[in-house]
Amino acid sequence: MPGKLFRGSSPRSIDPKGRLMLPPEFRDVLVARSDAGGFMLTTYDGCLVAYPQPDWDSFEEQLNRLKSSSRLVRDFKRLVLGGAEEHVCDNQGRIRLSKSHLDYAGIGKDIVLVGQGSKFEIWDQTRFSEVTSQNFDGLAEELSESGIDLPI
Amino acid sequence: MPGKLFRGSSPRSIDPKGRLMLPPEFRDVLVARSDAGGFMLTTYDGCLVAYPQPDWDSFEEQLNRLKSSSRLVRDFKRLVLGGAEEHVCDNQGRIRLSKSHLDYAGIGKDIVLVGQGSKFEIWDQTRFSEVTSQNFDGLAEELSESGIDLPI
DNA sequence: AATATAGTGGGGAAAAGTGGGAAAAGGTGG
DNA sequence: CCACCTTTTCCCACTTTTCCCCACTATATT
Repeated sequence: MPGKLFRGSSPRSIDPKGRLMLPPEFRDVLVARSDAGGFMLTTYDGCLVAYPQPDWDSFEEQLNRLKSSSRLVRDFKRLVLGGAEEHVCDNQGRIRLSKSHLDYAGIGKDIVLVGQGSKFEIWDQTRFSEVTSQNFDGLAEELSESGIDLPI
Repeated sequence: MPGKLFRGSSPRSIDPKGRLMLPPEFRDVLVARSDAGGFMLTTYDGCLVAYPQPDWDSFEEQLNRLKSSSRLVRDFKRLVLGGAEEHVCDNQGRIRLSKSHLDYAGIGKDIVLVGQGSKFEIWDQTRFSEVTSQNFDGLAEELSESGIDLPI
């Protein structure tokens, strides 16, 4: 599916008028994947997750196909669908995060944009460094028991 | 099925006269789905659930088709049918929640309106953050066992 | 040095949001 | 059954925020 992918992270900050500029690399990927360059931003794992429009559409369709008979599924949809907002950059490549997004992601002023292949994420800087400073030995071990040996 | 969907959440509050303003995006979806913009609001999962008139009508029809032979079905109808109230926004896009709705949803002053595709929900802020701060890893795993791999 | 691209700042129109006055409706007590 | 009081509704006017665009500075590239 994918040609261009979101990769790498860029530290950013929110300007006095509340605007956040996306790195040009990400903007390029966005226009490559959906020609208008629009994307959806939703909430998960304490950060904001951005999907180019076409990817979001199929994701949403999957969500709507899920049977809503269990409370857990309904709550999951509340988080993901309820967190979804459409975004388009202005002429300078900036967006404005909503109050509830800032809130959910605990975003103060310093931000990291993190490429994740077909999507990217927006993190509060402090939260992100907590995530990345974890010890992953447990996982590596678990994987190696399933015969997966990562070249780390 | 339809084009415009309810998405995203907006934090709101009830004004001194007891009025709650719907976000413009939601109002747009309402008029798109039912041209008068009227909707039904009922009670479930500890929140208020809003259905555009046409969606409600077919929902209600399904409910009425249910055999009322079990107590559980009757109680369910008591909750859902008994909790249903019709609403129309005023010129500024505001509605007034009834005492029993405020009560059922445990609504104090701070509220979140949550888009859920073809419907939206009204939550007390505190209750809603409990919902969204859950850990959904169990669900993700369960889904992936049924062959559904969400792009989260 | 010149040109293109990245990044910053801000003005101003339009939309969103707030508050309140006054009419209508509904409820209560005599 | 009527008069009075309270609550609700409807609409107008004001304030605040958001959005869209333009202009400027800085950085990089050839």
